[in-house]
Amino acid sequence: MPEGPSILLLQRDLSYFINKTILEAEGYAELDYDKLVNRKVLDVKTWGKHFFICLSNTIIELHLQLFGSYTINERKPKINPKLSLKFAKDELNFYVVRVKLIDSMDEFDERGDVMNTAWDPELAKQKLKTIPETFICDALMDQHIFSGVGNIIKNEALWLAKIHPLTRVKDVTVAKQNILMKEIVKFAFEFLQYKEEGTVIKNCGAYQQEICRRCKAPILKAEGGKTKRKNYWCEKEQILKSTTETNGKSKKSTRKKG
DNA sequence: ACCCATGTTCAGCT
DNA sequence: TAGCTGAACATGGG
Repeated sequence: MPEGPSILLLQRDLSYFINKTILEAEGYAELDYDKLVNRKVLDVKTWGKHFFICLSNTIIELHLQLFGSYTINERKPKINPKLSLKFAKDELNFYVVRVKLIDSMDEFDERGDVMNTAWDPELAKQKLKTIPETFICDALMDQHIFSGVGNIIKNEALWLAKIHPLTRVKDVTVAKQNILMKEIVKFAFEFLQYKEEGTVIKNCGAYQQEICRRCKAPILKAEGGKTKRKNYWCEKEQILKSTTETNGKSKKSTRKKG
């Protein structure tokens, strides 16, 4: 479910509840449910993969993690909702989410959200300057820099910009960075459309692909970087180059065979 | 039936 | 002490 685009769809679905009043709140989340009852939904917002239901006295912050889902006016047959909100005519259920009540959204800088109109690529580039040794694949997954980017957008943006995932940030030229910034946002919004059509993977050029959509060369796949998420890259078009060959960490890596 | 996956936090170790 | 690793959460699709 949950990269930034999916959360925008969630927002769209839940905007239906704006101005409706919560009459009952329950679930197995450890929350002060009393704070939610008889409160009107003032707004629903997103920040990257985070989702917020704003009430007059508190804000419900939700994160779908990997398996999170929600239903409107229906129940999943096998699992209990972590949070269930009942309105006069409607019911909203969240499953396997992380949820907490917060007082303010101040810590969520909308300039860092790649799908927000306030998204500021220059700010992201400044942040990149502070982490020259980091692999670009890790930097893209850093929610403080590219809030909303997940493993699919990461891989596709790198493929679109023709950057090897294990390139150090310092080795990504400014020109390449600019291309990357554009591709991230462009693909994120395309993702939104594909998500609605259920064709995300089909429309990927590298992620979970066998061959490169552009040049038909093999797509390579490996866990990479600090985050150990899977990288997919084109053997021909995304060549690893570095300006320096420092870094003596030639740890032969723990390879698992199964 | 098994493996894998659009994510993140945290305990425990070096 | 900072950094890394694996576990934990717990569902669903191929």
